[in-house]
Amino acid sequence: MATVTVNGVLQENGFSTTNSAGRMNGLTIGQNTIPMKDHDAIKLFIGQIPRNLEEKDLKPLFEEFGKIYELTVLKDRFTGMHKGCAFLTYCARESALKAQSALHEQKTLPGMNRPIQVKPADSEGRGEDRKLFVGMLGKQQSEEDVRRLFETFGQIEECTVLRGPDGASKGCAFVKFSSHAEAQAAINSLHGRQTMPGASSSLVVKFADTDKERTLRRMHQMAGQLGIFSPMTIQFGAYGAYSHAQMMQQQAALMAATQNSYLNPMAAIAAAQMQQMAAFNVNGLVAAPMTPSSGTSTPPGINATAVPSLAAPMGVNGFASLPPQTNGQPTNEPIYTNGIHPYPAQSPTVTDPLQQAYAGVQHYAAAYPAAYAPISQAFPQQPTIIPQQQREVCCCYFPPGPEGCNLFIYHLPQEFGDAELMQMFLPFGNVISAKVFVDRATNQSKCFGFVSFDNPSSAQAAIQAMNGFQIGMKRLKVQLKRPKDANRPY
DNA sequence: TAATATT
Repeated sequence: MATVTVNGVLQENGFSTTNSAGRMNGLTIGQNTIPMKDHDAIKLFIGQIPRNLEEKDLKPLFEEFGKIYELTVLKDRFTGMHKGCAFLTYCARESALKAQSALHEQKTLPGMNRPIQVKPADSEGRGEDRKLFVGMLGKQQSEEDVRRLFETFGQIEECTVLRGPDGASKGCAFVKFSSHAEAQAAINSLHGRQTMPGASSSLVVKFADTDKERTLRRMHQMAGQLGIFSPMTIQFGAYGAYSHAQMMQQQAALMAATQNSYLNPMAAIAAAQMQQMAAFNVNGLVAAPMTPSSGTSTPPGINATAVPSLAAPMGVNGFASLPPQTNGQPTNEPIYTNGIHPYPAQSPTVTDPLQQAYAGVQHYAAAYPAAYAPISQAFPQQPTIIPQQQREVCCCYFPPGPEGCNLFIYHLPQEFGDAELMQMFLPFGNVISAKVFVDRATNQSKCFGFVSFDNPSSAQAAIQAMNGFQIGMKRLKVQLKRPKDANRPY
C-alpha cells in the first residue's frame, strides 16, 4: 500500500477523519490525507516504554483513542539509543484526554516495573515551577501521608515518594501542585517547621531541581564516586577544576569500558555526555567569567596571535597557565603541582570548580573551533622529539609488552603521571606498564607516554575507546607504538 | 534528601 510520510508518521492513503467537534483534521490532497491537528491539541509525554518498542509497535496501542498526528520515540542525540519514552500528539485534543485517563498509570508494558505514563509533556506550558521536592520525610511515610500533609495548600496533581529497588522509601518525595502559588504556599508553611519521626532534621520543602540543576547534581555525584587521582585530588583541593574535569573524563571512560561490551559506541556516549555537560554551561546557568589576568580578551596562557597548539601552556579550564619554560627555574616539586597556579582571577560568583572546568572547556570550543575539529585537522603536526625520547628512556626502564600490545599516547594532560595514565587504561585490560615521559631538566611531563597491555585485544579496545577522547581542550591520541625499525615521522 | 524518561 502506498503511504505518505507526514511529521515522521506513516499515513495510510485516503484517510480522513473529523474530531468530536466536527472539525476536519485531515487535509486530503489527491489520494493522500495530510493530518491536521486541533489548534488546542495536547502533546503527551509517554513514559515507561520498553526500549525495544518503536513507533510502529506503539501506534496500535494509542490509535485506539483517536487518530495520531505525531508519535516520536525519544532517542539519544548521539547514540540513537532509545530513551524509554516518547511524545504523542493526537489530531484531536479529546483523544489525548481519553488516552491519558485510560492509560496513565493504568497498565504496565511488558518488561517494565512501573506503569505507563501518559500525561501532557512539559513543553505544554507545564513547566516545573509547580513541583516541589520534599526531603527529610520519615521512611515510613507513604504517598497518602505526604498528600495529607500538602493537600491543604492546593490541588495536588502528582505525589511520588522516591523508593529504592526494594520499595523502601528514600525519605523524600515530589509533589506537584496545579499552580506555582500553591506550591509556594506549601513551602512557606512547611519548610523547616517540623521534624518527621526517624528523620535526622526538619522537613525540607523546596522547588524541585531544574534540568540544569539536576545535571550539576549528577556531575557532583559522579565526581564524588570516583576516589581517584589521590595525589592530585588532594593537591588541587578547592582549586580542583582540572582534576574534577579529569575525573569526569575518567568516569566516562570507565563507563565505556565496563558497562557495555561495545566499546566504540560507549566511547561515543561518554564523549556525548561531556559535550552535553560543557554545552549546558554556556547556556546561562554558570556564566563563569574567564577574566584573563593579562587584561586582554585572550584566554590566559595563549597569546593573541598563536594558534592554540598542543604545546600551549594552557590549563584545561582556561584559568591555569604554566609559567614560561624560559624562566630557568626548574623545581623539585612533584609534577602535579609543578607550574600549576591556583586561580586568583576566579570570579567571586563562581564557586563550583566543575562549573569552571566545563565553562572553560566551552569557552575554548567557542574560541578555538580548530581544537574541536577532527583530529587530523586539529593536530596537523606532531612533535619530532619522540624518537629521541624513545631512545633515551624506552629500553632502560620501560619494558614494552608483546608486539601489538604497546600503545603510544599523546596529548596527555600536563598533570598526568604514571599512575593516572595507568588508571585511565586499566578498564581495558591488564596494564603491565604505564609510563609518562618526563623532561629531566624540568621534571615536567612531556604530555605523552606509553601503555602496555598483556594482549593485543586490550590494546585495540583502548584505542577504540580512547583515541580522540577529549580532555579539556585536547584530544588524546592513542595508537599502537611504532615498531622500533619504523623510522618515519608521524 | 533528587527519580524512569521531556525532542
